[in-house]
Amino acid sequence: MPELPDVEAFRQVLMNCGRRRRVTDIEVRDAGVLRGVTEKRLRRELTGRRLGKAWRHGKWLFVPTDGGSTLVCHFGMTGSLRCCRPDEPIEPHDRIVLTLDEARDLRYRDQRKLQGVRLADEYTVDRIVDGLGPDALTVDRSEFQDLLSGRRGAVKSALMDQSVIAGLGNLLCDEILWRARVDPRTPTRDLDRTALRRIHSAMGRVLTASVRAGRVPPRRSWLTGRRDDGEPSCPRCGASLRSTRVAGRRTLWCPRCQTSTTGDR
DNA sequence: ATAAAGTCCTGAAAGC
DNA sequence: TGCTTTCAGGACTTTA
Repeated sequence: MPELPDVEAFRQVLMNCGRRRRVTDIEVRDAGVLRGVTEKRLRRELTGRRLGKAWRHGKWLFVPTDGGSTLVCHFGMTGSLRCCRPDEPIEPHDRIVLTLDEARDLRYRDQRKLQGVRLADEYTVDRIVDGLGPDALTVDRSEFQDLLSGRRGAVKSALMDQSVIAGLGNLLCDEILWRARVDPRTPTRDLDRTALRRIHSAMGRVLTASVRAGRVPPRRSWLTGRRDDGEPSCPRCGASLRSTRVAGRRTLWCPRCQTSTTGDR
């Protein structure tokens, strides 16, 4: 689930639920989601602290505390952040529960434990962000062209690469390339400026609508809305969609309308 | 049993 | 040739 729009939604959860609230207790229900931090240290450094303004870069969520360390969350493929009343039953995949004052708790829920939670000082936060490209929401057209220039692999691989642009995942990339009418396997270097401009523009539109929805919306008028169909067809032209593997991921695209590498149409 | 919306590591290819 | 960058594939993990 978690790509940029989902993580942005989790940030809102935090702002509504955790902002300025004090952590009164921490329960680590499955230490398998702790990354580079022990349960003991997590408890020691967070208990009694207030949560500051959460911020996001790409798919990473950073929650500063007034104790100096920052709680850093990554949600892998199945993670989420929930704001619950304490009487709501704990679910099997609630891996960490932060009890807050004022009768709220914050639950890091994750089925597969592909990523997790860490505790970082300023230096470590910088190191994480330094490894990422600019956040996809902030990339303007000329920066976008610069970031992609000279890449030799498939355009989808470049868009998926977090060190190039941070925040785009498998669904967003398929959606963006479909909207831009570009075959995901196209070598990036074969795209002319107009095609790149179209991809950038599609990225902006897809991101804006997705952030508003809190996820990549599975609307029938979007490619994403067809992913789970047995015989998916293109919402735009009706042709059968193709499903192959690009950059190691399932990739859905329309062989009829995703054909342009240049600025035609 | 296969595959899933993510990332890290490895070894290899491509580029200068 | 040699060094660096870029790329593809597998591992990690759990469940439908």
